[in-house]
Amino acid sequence: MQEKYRLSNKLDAINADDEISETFLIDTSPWRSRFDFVYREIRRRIVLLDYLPESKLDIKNISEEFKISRTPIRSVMQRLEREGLVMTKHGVGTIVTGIIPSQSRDAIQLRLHLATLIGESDPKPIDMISLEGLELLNKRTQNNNNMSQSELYKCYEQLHEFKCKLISSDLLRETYDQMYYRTVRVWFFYMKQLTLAELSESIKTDVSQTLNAAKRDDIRAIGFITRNAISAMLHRLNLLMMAEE
Amino acid sequence: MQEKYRLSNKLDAINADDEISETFLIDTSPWRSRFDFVYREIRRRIVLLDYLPESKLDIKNISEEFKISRTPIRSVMQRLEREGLVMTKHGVGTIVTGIIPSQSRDAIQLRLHLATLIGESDPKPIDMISLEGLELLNKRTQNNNNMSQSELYKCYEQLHEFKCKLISSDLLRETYDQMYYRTVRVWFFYMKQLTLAELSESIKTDVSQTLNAAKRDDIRAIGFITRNAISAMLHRLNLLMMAEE
DNA sequence: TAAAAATGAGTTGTATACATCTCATAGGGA
DNA sequence: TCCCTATGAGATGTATACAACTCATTTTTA
Repeated sequence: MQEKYRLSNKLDAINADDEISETFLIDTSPWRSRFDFVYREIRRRIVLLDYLPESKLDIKNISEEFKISRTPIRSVMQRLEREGLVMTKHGVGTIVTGIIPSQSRDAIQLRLHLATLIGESDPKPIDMISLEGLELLNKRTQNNNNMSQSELYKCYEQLHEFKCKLISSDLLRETYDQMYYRTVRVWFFYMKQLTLAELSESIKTDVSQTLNAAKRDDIRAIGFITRNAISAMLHRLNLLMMAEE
Repeated sequence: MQEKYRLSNKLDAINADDEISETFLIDTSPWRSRFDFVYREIRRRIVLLDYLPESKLDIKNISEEFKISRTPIRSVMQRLEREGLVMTKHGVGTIVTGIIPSQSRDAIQLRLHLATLIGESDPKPIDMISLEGLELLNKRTQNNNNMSQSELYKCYEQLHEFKCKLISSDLLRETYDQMYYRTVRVWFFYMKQLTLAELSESIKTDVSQTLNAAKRDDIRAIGFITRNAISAMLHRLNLLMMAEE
């Protein structure tokens, strides 16, 4: 019982100061919450390159860390495998997928296309709370000239989640969301080769443009802003990837 | 041991006369094959409404049928849940998702958008074998004026798989494929209210137009043909769904 | 009599032992 | 010395018992 409570508390603590984590939850049973917590945490580590591409995951170690058995961890891994973030081979191990230029391009391009659909077909109205959040985000990015990688990640994720809220179709939102996590990982992977300033500049522009469009309630514009930002990112990555190939 | 062999044989038999089943397989380990076989079979039953929407699945029964334990069946169910075909509730059961007009529309619309991307970005060339297969399919649909539901399903699936082969991006292909199975289920659900002749007419047109475009190697055209076919389908379903709401 | 509580059947989620597979390494034979 | 084989560590996949949960039915109590 001891372990359960510890996990529970950890989970509550996370949910409390991170309101967004509830966004996609439909079933609020403890099982689902626990799954979701572990899933998000491992995904975060993969995306932020705490778990490096091509590296092997120590499942036993992870089970012990979360104080649960291998079974629920397996569920998480199977989902991550479907989403292209890990690969499992019988008798060998669970490995973080490598970053392959052609696949990365495909993911970015699909995300690009999906972004243009953000404002289509009955977008949700922008509520005041979200808008205030976006304004805060804008101030945060404008003032902060030397953002660390994890700060950048948080800002970018917050912006992403704001945009997700505008999508009325659950299906489109989920698909778009998946593409986000696939591509943002690639972004971070090549980030070291780009200047941090350059990246933080592009996110600043994205945030401020989005805020302006949001203020005039032009959600279609947000789709195109996003599309253009992704396109610019793709262009820069193409240069880097071509140099590597 | 006896059970294992029986399953293996069944699996081999299926793979042998259904060449398409290998299309998306990357890992060819027996584990993966078995998973894939069970997954496809259950998906087929859901899509063909052998398992009715809102009905409860008897997991115990299914495990016994496939002669494997609940564990691998659970894996399959978790994937089907991610794909929106089933829902599981702790302590209650595993239920085939109901067909909800708004969600169905979303899925069809997303599939519609993805279809236009079929011919984009470096489509695969059409090989002779596939083209011959398409010609056979064309003859089959043209001559057969009274297709049964399962025949229609097979034809439509074959057409879909032909189109999938043209998509070079694995990611786009998989995403598009998922939308196919989501939407084709809806199609079959409302099919009883449409005349069978009307449906078989629309698939005939789709096949013959696709064949023509394929012959002149115009893959972009195939994307638009598909888009238009889906659009027509959406329109008809909209009428039916509106009448129901 | 009615409402509340308890009980039990049935289902999903978890823990764990075991089966199966891969790969590296050590040992033996030519 | 080289190559082939066998063996064992270590990983994933599976079977199964058990925990946790839901809901309907029954029992108890006011």
